[in-house]
Formats: sequence, C-alpha cells, structure tokens
Amino acid sequence: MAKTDKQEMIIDAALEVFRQKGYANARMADIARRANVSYGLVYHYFGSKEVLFDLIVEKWWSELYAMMNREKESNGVFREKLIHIIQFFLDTYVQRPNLISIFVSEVCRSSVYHTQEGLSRFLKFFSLCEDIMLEGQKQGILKKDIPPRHLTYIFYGAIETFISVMVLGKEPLTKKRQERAVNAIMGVFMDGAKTA
Amino acid sequence: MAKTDKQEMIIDAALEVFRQKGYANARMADIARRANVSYGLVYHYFGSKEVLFDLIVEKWWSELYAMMNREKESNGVFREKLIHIIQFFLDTYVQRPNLISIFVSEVCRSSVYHTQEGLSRFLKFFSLCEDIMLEGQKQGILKKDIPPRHLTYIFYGAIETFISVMVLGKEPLTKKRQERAVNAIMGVFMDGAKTA
Amino acid sequence: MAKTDKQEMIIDAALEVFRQKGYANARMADIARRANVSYGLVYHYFGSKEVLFDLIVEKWWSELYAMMNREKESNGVFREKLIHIIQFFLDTYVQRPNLISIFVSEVCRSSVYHTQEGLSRFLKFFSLCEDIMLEGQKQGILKKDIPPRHLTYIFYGAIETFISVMVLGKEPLTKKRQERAVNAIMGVFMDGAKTA
Amino acid sequence: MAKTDKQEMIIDAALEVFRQKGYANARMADIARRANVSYGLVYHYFGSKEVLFDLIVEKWWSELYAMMNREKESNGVFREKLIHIIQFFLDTYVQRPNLISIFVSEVCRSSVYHTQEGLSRFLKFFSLCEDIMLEGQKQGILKKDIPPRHLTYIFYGAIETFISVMVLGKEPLTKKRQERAVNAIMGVFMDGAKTA
DNA sequence: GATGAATGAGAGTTCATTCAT
DNA sequence: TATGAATGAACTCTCATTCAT
Repeated sequence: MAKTDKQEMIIDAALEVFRQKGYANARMADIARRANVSYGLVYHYFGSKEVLFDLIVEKWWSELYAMMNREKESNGVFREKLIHIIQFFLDTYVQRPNLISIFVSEVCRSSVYHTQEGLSRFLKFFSLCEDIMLEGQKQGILKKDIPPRHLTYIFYGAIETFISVMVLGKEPLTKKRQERAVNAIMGVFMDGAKTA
Repeated sequence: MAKTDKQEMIIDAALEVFRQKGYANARMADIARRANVSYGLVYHYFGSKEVLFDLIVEKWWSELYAMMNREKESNGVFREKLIHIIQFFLDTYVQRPNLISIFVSEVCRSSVYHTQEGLSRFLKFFSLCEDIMLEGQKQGILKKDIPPRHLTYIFYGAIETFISVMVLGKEPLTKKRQERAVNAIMGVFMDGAKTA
Repeated sequence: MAKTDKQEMIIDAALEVFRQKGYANARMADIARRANVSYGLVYHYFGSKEVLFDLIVEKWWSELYAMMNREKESNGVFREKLIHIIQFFLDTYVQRPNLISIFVSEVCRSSVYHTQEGLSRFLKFFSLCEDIMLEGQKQGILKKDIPPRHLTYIFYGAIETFISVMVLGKEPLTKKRQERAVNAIMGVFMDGAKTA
Repeated sequence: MAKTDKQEMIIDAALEVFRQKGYANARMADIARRANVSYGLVYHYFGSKEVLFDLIVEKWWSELYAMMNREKESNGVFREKLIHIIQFFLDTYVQRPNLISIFVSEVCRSSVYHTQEGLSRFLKFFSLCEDIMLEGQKQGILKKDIPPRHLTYIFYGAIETFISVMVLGKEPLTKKRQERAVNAIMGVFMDGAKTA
C-alpha cells in the first residue's frame, strides 16, 4: 500500500541517517531527502524527531525482550540459550546493521542522559538475563559464588564489545567469524581463559 | 598562578557539563558559567568546543595508554596485571566520575562518527591489551586456542559494562563492591562461570 | 440536507475554534476535527481560512446593520431605540457567545491591520448609530452641543466594555444582570452620573 | 551607552512592528531588521518574542497603574481626576501612538486568550477606577444608584472607543480635537446626553 | 588576560493549501 | 461529495564563534 510504503521508507531512511550521523547531528531534512518525501510528510506521520527515534528504539527493545523471554521460558539446554542470545545480536548485525549500530552507539550511551527511560530499559534486559543465569546456577551448571547480575554484566559486555568493534570497523561478518565469536565468548565465559 | 587556575576551572566545568548533557547538548555558555568566566575566555584558552573536548579525551587516552604500557612492560605477575587494569577503571570511576562517564557515553559513541580518530584510539588500546594477553598465552597461563584479540574484547567488555551500569545508575562504589567486581571479572575470565 | 448539515457543522466548529484560539492560532485541522469532517472538506466548501473567517464576520455585520436599520427606520420612541441596540448586543452574548467573543476580540482587532475592510465596516455602523443620535437631537431629546459622532462613541463604548468584561470573565448573563446593565448604560448616557 | 542604545532601538522597532502587523504576524526578523541589528541580538537581550512583547505590555500597565494611583491618592477635585485619566490616554496617543495602538488592538483583545494574566491586569485597572468612582459617590458628586463598577465601564468604554477610532483611522489629534473629546466624554458622563 | 555584545547559519517544527483518489 | 496524504514556505529559536574594548 502507498501509505505503508512511505512510512516504511521514512523509517528506513531514519535508520540510515541516525546511524551515519547520530541522533544529534541527524537532520530531519536528511531523512526526508533520503526517503524521497517532503519533510512535511515526516511530521505528518511521526510527530517529531524524537518520536521517530523513539519508535525505532522501542521496536528494538521489544524485539530484544521478546527474544529474551523466549529463551527464558524455553525448555532448551542452558548452554544453547546463551548461544541463542549471542546469535541474536550477531544476526541483527548482519541483517540490520543500521539498527544495531544505533543501539550500540546511540541507545547505550545516550541512556546516560535519558536516565529514567534508558536506565529502566537496560535494567529490564539485565533482569531477564539474570533470570537465565540464575536458572543455570539452579541447574548446577554455573558457579553459585558469583552473583547472577555480575554474570550478566560479563556475558553481555563481551557481546557488546564484539558488536561495537565490528560497528566501528564496519567489518563484514562471515559465517566463519560468527562461529569464532560465539566460540570465544562461550569458551571464556563458561570455561575461563586459563589453561586447564 | 591565576592563569592556570582559570584554565583548570574551565576544564573542570567542561568535564561536568559534557557529562551532564553530552557533547552535542553542551553549550559553551554553560561551561563558561559554571567556570565563572566569560565565554570569551574559554575561546581565548581553547580554540573551540571541539578542541576543548578533544583535550579532555586526549588526556584520558594518554593516561590509559600510560597505564597499559606500565603493565605491559612490568615484570609483575600476569594475573596482577589484569587486576591492575580493572582497578584503573574502577579507581577512575571513584576519583573522576565525570571523566569516566564521558568516556563511556561520549567517546565510545562519537567514535562511530569521527571514525578515523576514534577507531584508531580504540585499536591502540586493544592492541596494548592484546600484547598482555599474548604474554599470558606465552607464559602458558592462557589458552592458546582463543585469539588474544578476542580475549581482549571479553575482558574489556566486562569492565566496560560494570562501569556503564554504575554510571547509568549513579551508584557509589565502596571498597567492598570494588573488590567483588574484581573477583567476579577475574573469576569468570580466568576460570569460567561453569562449575568445576 | 446532508450538505447543509456539514456546512453548518463546519461553521459552528469554526466559531468555537476562532473564539478559543483567535484567528491567528486557529488551525484548519482543529476546525475540521471539531466538525468531524476531513479538512479537505473545509476547503471544498470554503476556499480558505480567511474566507471562512470573513463569512462569519460578514454575517455578523449584516445582522448588525439590519438591526440598526430597523431601529433607524422604525417609528418607535427614541429611548427605546437605544435600549434595543443595547439589548441586541446582550442577547447575542447570551445566544451566540462565540460570535460576540470573536467580534470583540478578533474583528475589532484585526481591523487595525485589514484597515480598508475593517475600518469601513466600523464606520458604517457608527454612521447608522450617528443617524439615530441625530434624530434624537432633532427631536429635542439630546443636547445639540455634542456631535452625534461623539455621542455614538460614548454610547457604543459603554456597550462594548460591558460585553468585553463578560467575555473576558466568561460571566453568565442573567435577566437580572441584563436589566441592570441596560439601566446603567441608559441612566448614565441619558442623565449623567452626576447627582441632580 | 552602546548597550542601552541597542536595547532601546530593539524595543522601538518592536513597538513599530507589533503595531503594524500585530503580535501573531510580527516576525522577529522584521524587528531585528528595523532595529538594524542581527536577530541573534534580539534573543541575546530578550529571550523570546513573547518576553519582548510582555516587556512592552508590562511597562504600559505599570505606567497606567502609577497614573491611576496618583489620581486616587491625590487631593484634587474629583472632576479633575477624571479629566486627568482621559488626558493620560490622549497624551499617550499623541506621544507614543504605537504603544497605545498595541494596547488597544493587542492587549485588550488578546486578553481573551491569556485569560489568567490579561484578565487580572484589567481587573486591577478597573478596581482602581472603581475606587475613584466610589470616592465621587461618597463626596455626593456621583449618583449612588449605579454601581461604581458600572460607572467605570461606561467611563473607560468611552475613552477606549475614542482612542480606537483614532487608531483605526490613524487620525492626528490636535489640541482642539483633544479638548472636544474631553468635553464630550465629561459632558455626557457627568450630565448625560439628554437636554435639561 | 578578560569581557560579553554581536553575528548569522542552521535546525526543528507548523500549518495552510493542493490534489489524486 | 469526501478524504487525508503530501507539499514546502515561513517562522522561531539556538549557539558556536568573532571581535572591539
């Protein structure tokens, strides 16, 4: 449909521009131009720059939560759950690089200022991750002397850094590299970097 | 001296304002007001907003490099080197929270756009960290089947997430918590989260 | 008929919105929304915001002129004529508060800028009023040493202020208050405020 | 001084532009251009269009109140007080036509929307006028069967209409005409329009 | 060194109006 | 008749930067 098409084109354009320039330096005119619409239309559909940005961010968070909830509720093997989480981020990097780039460079960081909203978003994600870690502890798979919250930080931190470096370097992610990243993170997180 | 005093006051004010509002939303007038000087003076000493910001960032990077080089060159025990790196970040959080907050929320982020500069800064840091990891492998302490670069990502990612969460939550960092954070990171990184 | 219905709904909505926000701040979208029609339709029936506004204003002026002509031509007692004029304004305030509010706050005002149109409208009204005052002088009821034009200003000024205050204060107008207003204006205008 | 000069030039320009186009249609760029300054400077001194406008309006109100208080407190003859009030308006028309034009066309009318502020401004003025009328009644000069508030409306309404017509017609006000206006208003207000 | 008046490009946003359906 | 997507000129306001004193 014509309507939906344009709306989608605007969102795609926004993803591209926000990634390239960052929220602060992105101009609505850029977004409109890239979407091939007048900027009046951007305001017609989305009320403001902030709303447009939040829309994108909200969608990301809800997808992330959905994935996390799926894993949390699933009956799968604990180890697989962690792998799925890593792969969710890596897959998003491959399929929607703009989105993950915005997440890494705009959402994580700017959260510092939008404290209220941003912080709670993160806490919710960490909380879900924590639940999974706790489950691993209960199953006797993970050590109990490290708080699940701390396990979450280390696990997520590893993923974020891998993603950030790729984003920064605009590196392509082959199947091979993807596999190695998963192995590295899982290897160290589960068994440690120390020789046996 | 009077000069130096004012210069320092301006830098302190800049640290505060950049942290509170982020680079994009920080106004030179805010910085001048907080430093109790006219904003003409800010331009007198530092040529522009960007120069002022870069000055702060440069200082941070060179301190970080200095520390990394110290550890790299030192004859200390490998394990201690990692602990020192973690503690460097935690200490900075305690002593200069504004600086670390800017690093976490502004430097990493803006790197995405100032690619050339930002990326190479990070790569240099990672490279130093990599050297240390390589040394660990050579000493037979670290597994050789995981690339030192990946070990670096995981190790640094853990630190960054701990710091980020504290920054986001404006959490105070007691001796006790500091110790637990070090233990968590070192525990998982070296021995893994899995039960023996 | 359906047509007329919608047209009327649009005009009613316009009256309400113009009163609430004033001409400059009234948006066509507001009017359309309040009338429950698309704003395309507002343009279909009325060509533009200005035309719509003028239509309302024109209607008011022609009603006012009609009333004034009626009084002028009537064989009634002079005193009654003045009372009728006052009551015309008060009645309009009761029955169509939006209309009188727009008149008081928008028409008089915008006259200043649309000089040509606005001024002549007023002059025509004053002229009719003047004719009646002149008649009063000819009948020996009014003093002849005050120009009819001046009598008109004083008489109309009194009415306008009473109306304006009510509009500003959104005061309800009871029969009782209406009567007192008429008495006050007529009393002072005819006999003066001074004690005998 | 240089500072004051520019500030004053901006205010003068604002008076002119607000009068010509009305608040809503006045552009800050117009004001700046007329004042021969960049529009950045307008914002440097006055924070916004609204602030600039309010400043002008506030000044007018405080001058009006000052005059009214002077008359209220004075030991002068009652009749002279009323004449002074009329003359204050007429003098302002002669000396600062822009100011009185803005008052008549923007303040009185737009008060309808800025209810809170605008209404109370008017009520304060009416209240002072009422006090004077009450004094007239106590001295046995004015009839007691008409509420002082109503006397105020009629008296002020007469003045406002004279002023409005002059503003609308951009009429010059000679000494002669000024005198006749005072006589007309005083004559009718005190003794009525009716023949003895 | 120190001030802050002065500048003006640039960005977000609004909204009357048009027009294809 | 009726809709609302689409346009873009116009306007307010911001703020880094310059420069005379």
